[in-house]
Amino acid sequence: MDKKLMVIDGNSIINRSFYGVRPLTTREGLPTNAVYGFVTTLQRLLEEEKPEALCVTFDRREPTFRHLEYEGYKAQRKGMPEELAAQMPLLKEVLDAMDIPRYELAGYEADDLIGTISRKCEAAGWACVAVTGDKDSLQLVTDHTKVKLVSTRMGQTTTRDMTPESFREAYGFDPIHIIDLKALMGDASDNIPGVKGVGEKTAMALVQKYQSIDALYAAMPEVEAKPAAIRKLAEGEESARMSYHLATIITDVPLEFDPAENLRRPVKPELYNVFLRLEFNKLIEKMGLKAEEAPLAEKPEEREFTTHVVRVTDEAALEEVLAVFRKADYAGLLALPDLTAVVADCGTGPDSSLAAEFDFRTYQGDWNKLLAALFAGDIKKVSHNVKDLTRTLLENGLPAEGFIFDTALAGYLLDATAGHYDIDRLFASWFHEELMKPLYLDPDAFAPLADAPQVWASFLSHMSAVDALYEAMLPRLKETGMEWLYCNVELPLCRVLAEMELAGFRVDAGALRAFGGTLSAAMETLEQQIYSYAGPFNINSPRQLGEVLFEKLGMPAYKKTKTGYSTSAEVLDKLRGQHPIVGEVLEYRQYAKLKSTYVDGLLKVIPPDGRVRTSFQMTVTATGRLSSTEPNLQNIPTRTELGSELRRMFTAEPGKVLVDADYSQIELRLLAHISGDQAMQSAFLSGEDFHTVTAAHVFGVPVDQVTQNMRRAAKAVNFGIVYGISAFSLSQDLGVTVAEAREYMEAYFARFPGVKAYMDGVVEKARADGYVETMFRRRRSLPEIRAGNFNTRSFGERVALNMPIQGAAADIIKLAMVKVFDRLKREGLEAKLIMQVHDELIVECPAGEAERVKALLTEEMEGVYALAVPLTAEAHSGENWLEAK
DNA sequence: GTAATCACG
DNA sequence: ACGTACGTGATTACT
Repeated sequence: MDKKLMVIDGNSIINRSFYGVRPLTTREGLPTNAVYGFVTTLQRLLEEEKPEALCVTFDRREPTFRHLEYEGYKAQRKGMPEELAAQMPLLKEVLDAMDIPRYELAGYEADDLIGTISRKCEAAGWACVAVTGDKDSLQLVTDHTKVKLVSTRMGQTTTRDMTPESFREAYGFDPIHIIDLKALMGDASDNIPGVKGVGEKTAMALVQKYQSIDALYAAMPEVEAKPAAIRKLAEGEESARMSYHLATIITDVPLEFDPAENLRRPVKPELYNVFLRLEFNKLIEKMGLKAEEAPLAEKPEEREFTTHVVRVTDEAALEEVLAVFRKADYAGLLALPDLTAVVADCGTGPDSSLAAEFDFRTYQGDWNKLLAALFAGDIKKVSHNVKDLTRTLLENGLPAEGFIFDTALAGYLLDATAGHYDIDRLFASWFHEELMKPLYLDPDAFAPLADAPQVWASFLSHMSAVDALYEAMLPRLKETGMEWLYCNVELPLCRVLAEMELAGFRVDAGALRAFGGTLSAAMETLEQQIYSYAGPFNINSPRQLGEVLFEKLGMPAYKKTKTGYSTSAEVLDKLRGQHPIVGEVLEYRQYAKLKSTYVDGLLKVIPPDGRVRTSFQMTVTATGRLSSTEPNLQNIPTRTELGSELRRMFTAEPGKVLVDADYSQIELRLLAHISGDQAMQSAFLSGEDFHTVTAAHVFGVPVDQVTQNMRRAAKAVNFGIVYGISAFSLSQDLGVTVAEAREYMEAYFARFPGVKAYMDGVVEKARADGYVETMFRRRRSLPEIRAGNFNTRSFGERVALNMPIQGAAADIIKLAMVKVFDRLKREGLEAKLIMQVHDELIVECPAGEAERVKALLTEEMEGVYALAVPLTAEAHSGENWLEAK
């Protein structure tokens, strides 16, 4: 077997990656998706081909000989988008760090270099694999050179190997004659004219018959083709010959090339730093890259800085370090989740600091007293994940005061779409340096025999990382205008949420079990009924269900998914009339969902005290909302009667009641406020039902003549506006034609011109800034809005329209939560905030407090921020969630 | 681990 | 012409 060299068309592959990979940027907004796609593609190719040698070619920007000879050449091609152009130097840097040779030559295109390289390989007795997305290169295919054609469809990259055999099979002639094909049919993308009037079909037939244009023209005029085609061929001979020349890849470029000099080499250590800068953390892990071990002496600005580390083992030592921490501007602090070990540090001078280690196992004094002192308000603490720490402290009856900063929370505000906010990832992303592994989080790390210095070292290093992040993040919060939100909303909310989680929500396990029994019985009956039509199968498997419905029973499949038929409720609903099985499956599905997710799911998490405790996630959503997990209490059914029965099982303690207060149409009110649209604002001020007033405006009738259908349409448009509307989706939602949907939208915009202006303005601003923000300046970065891909860009535009509204609603209710929490405490009420569901708050209180709490909730929620329209909240009380709503 | 489905705002 | 609502989490099936 010959040795093999793989040559990659750099421009072609990075182009495909750019359009095929979702937009990725570093935390600072540097686009990286194309480079990322290139590297992953490269890895796959190497895996597939295992070549002995490897190189990459690039186009140079200077005009090539083809431009000089023919000025129309590639005139159609637009310059590359800025986001892609910015990634070219990054890719070259990556290739250099991977020690992969790259070739570019002024005046020649990547194709020509590949052609030349393939021929030189052949001459040296090597096999060659050319990787490109450009079909022109197929002319290079020989017994020793194969072309790997890369294509990207729906984000999936597929490759197709073209050898002389597979080429002949696909085209019916030899690879070299692809030039003749191009000469006849031309190529719009390269602006090769070809023969006017001859298209793909005619050209294919001619080349299959005559192989070359020489042979074709030699046979003229007795050519087997329609008379019109023969005339066009005769007229176009000159153009065909020129096109042939343009389409021919040069295989003798003046390039020194020896395949043996392109043997694969190990990556250079720099690759780690390059990837770190590009935030390719997954790749670093996958490729097992490690930080360079630079000699200490060479480290720049190595300042004398001394950290005095003490292990605090008795009360005297504790008092000493506490005194230092109390005087400091702030103390960095990290605690284990079970509070059995803590580290804290603070500056003690310009070049010195004190770091203290506290270990439950070796501390001689009262451990709880130590914790109480550390978490008292007189030590200003900077930590990571304050809400969780607060919950743990309160769980143990300890104070949780004096938290002035949370690096996880700040990391989230500064980049809400990053997804992960672990200390090590934040540190890598902010400082491009790797941190020690968090050995201290290993459950056995602090077992008596495992008190390894390395464990403490990692603990301390993460603590100083928190300090460094704090120093870097605080100024960024100020610059971005998010300091207010951070200090008045997010940080205080940690305490509120910790107490809510701790309080929990009482769930009636007995009633839940009984409900589950009813569901099981109903499911069994339905199951038998369903099997009677189709025989037994797993109804829960969309695949098996699809087979039964669409194959066995022959129903029409309206919609497909990536893997087969869609059996979603939306599809099944359309099939209802066709067969009784459809309705039964839908009913079964409803029961199965209620049983597995809610009945069984909740029973699993009810502790002996009967109170379910959710976790609120503060750093998950891109818009600023909270989310709820383990269990998710923000998606307890309400829309169907059967489902809402579950809410009956969420109860107050005996003698207490639930007070439920929710904002009425907060998102639309925010739209009216933010857009400043006068008509929309007066619609809210009129006191009439908002959707009805909207309908009256849009359809031009008095309010009392609005029909149910008109109201329904208006409501759908209102919702659509908030989500970033399109006529298509609106038509789907309403079941009308796209044209009708468009008319509704036009009428809407004509009546609410301020809304239209706002929508245009927010998209334009987002494009200019690369991010969107709420009126409270919560920010979401939005690289998608500058994407070249239509779908991606459209998504960005919809997000630009939605986030400032959904996000502002989130800001408002969060602020209300802080105010409600403080006021309940201040007024000495026993009432406790226990739940938030985006526009709804639930308080549990003694029955006697109910009226006061209702008034308090309404007042705080409505008065939290003055909008141009009233912000209204309604409160109800009851023994359980269903009654209180 | 991903895809499909469906629960919520 | 492109293919569509925005934001979440849990369960199940299946690779």
